[in-house]
Amino acid sequence: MPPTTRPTSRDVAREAGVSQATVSLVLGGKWRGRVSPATADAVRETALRLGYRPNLAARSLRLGRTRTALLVVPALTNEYFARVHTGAARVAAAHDFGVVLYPSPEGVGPARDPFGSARAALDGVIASSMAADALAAISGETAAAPRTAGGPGGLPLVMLDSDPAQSGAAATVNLDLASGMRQVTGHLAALGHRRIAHIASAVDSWTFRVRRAAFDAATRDLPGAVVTRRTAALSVEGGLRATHDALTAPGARPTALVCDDDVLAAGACKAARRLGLRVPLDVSVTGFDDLALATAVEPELTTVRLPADEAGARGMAALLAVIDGLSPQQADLPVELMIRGSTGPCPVEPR
Amino acid sequence: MPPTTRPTSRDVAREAGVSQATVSLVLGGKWRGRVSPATADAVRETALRLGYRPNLAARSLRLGRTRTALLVVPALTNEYFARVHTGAARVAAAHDFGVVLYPSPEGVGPARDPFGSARAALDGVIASSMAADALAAISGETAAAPRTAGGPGGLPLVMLDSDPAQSGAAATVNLDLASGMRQVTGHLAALGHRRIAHIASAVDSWTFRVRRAAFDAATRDLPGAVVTRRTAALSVEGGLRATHDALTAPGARPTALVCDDDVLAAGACKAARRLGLRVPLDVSVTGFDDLALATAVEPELTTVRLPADEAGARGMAALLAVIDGLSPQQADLPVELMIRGSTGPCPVEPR
DNA sequence: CTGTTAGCGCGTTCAA
DNA sequence: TTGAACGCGCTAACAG
Repeated sequence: MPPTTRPTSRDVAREAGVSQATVSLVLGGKWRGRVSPATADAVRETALRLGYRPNLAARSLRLGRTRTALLVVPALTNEYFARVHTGAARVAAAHDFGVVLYPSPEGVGPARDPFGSARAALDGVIASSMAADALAAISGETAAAPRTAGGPGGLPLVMLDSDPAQSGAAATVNLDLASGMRQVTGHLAALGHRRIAHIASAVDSWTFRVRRAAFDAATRDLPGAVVTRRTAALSVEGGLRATHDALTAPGARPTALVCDDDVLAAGACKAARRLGLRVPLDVSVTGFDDLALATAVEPELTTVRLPADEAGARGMAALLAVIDGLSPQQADLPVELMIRGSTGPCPVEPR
Repeated sequence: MPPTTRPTSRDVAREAGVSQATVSLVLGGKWRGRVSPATADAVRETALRLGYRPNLAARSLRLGRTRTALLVVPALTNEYFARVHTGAARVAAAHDFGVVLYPSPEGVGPARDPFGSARAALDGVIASSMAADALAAISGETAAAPRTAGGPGGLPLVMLDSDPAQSGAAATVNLDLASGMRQVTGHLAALGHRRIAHIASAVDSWTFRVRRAAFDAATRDLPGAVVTRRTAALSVEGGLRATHDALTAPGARPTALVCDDDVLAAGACKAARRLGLRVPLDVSVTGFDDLALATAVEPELTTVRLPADEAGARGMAALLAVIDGLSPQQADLPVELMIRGSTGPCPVEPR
């Protein structure tokens, strides 16, 4: 019995009494008409018996491709990105690709270098919802190098939920966030709300800038609208504080709170309740994303469902297309307003 | 200018006017007294200028090691595992290791084979809180192969939050879940609760079996305790249904609900409130894990804080030790009861 | 139909 | 102090 070393294709060849090339052909599945069925069966049987598994490093080196994509996300604690990963992994698996996840450093995260840290040879990169500075760090990672192709390290790059005008991306997959924000404000307007506060994420990324712009545009067209805005750290606590400020500011109190995120909305509900306000009787609250959190809290949040899974899948499909030299189709993914219990008619005498 | 191909160490050598070996020595950092400082500087400058980055596939092939570990988790949508990853990645980065995440198929997840899907050559595996069957699927992945070392594919395996008696693991890192459950029941007992329902996870994994056993042991020693149990799918909805059943079952209604998980606890609170019961005035609820959800809901959940980050860190440290041929230290990580608003004194006339 | 050969890019050994 | 040569395991091309 050979010691702890794993069997190589050479071992299989020797054991089966054939050449290495034959083993490669058989296990590679392209032996039709090149190797006799009997030999092929013998090779497969031997490989199985020996527990042979190809050395991926050697294969990658020989092929020059790894069939591996890197998915860069700002944070893993957010369920949204977990769903993006799920979708991307599903499409990747269907094309015999792998996905390696790289949670971009938030605070004292992993090393700064995705390509050193995500210790894998990569065929392409997908980046989702990256903050401006984090994105710059990734794009600039090989700034000294001649930027041959679009992405970092000369790799094909697909951006998700990011500025389409961003340089370097071979493709961009976006959600129709503006539509989502319009649906939110439309819903609130139909309920009679006019004094609306926007609890905005303090994160400086494209996705939140779009939400802000869409909110502004939608409320601008709303006659009699009185709009305020507070920015908040992207957490329950952050949402709570910003909302407290918004609700206790001098002047007429808002009757509706439009939050950039379900997490902020959860904080908003807490703040409202601590001020003795009932949701949605005294104040309506909306979220964004439709995380599990949205239905975990009470009342359940009216929010915008983002097809995270689909975005990940589209992103991976686009990346695969780019790798194959094709130009991927581009279209914004539709979003859907989920009307639940956290919104209601504007109170008649709110003050 | 050479076309789109990335520069190799040979290119750097040629450009700097030295040999490949010199480049390797310099960039490998072990040139002290072997290469002149001037040459070393020239090599580094050239490498930077050309944007040279070593081919990881070639390096892995040559070295036989990849400095990469696989982290297998049951699901990414749970913040707990995100934190495990964070901790593991932090320790890994400090040792120049990478971490590749493999979310084990839940439902229609990625491919069944972690080693095909996580397309990377691996030095070791960490598996966290795996359900019995999922673990078997992974362990059996190379069942036909001679099981040389402990883990799958003959790789060093460290188990997190899993049965220490599990065969195949070179080390196990666990949380003191039993203590956590004792603290929960002790807390409720001190508040006067005697009729206690256990809302248990339906997932068949060691971590939940431990919680169940600890709950049973703790309540067994509680004089006058009346204990019931409902199992629930691991979701808000699942917790809601199981709790509804527990609260509407014939006989005296429980005054306290001990949930296996914060998500279940959130569902429990919803169920209680829908039955017109106030939390914690009419019924107390406890969670487990201390996810962000615990403080997002209202009232905030009394729960057991699990040091997920620390568990991941310890797991990675243990794996690195095993890889280095050392035997890692083993000790259960302490957990902490976080007393918040979802628990209160037992109502005096509960019926 | 099968076997032989060559080389992917790297790190290491040996010789100069 | 440096360069030349070798081989890790695999697959694509060619030779038999």
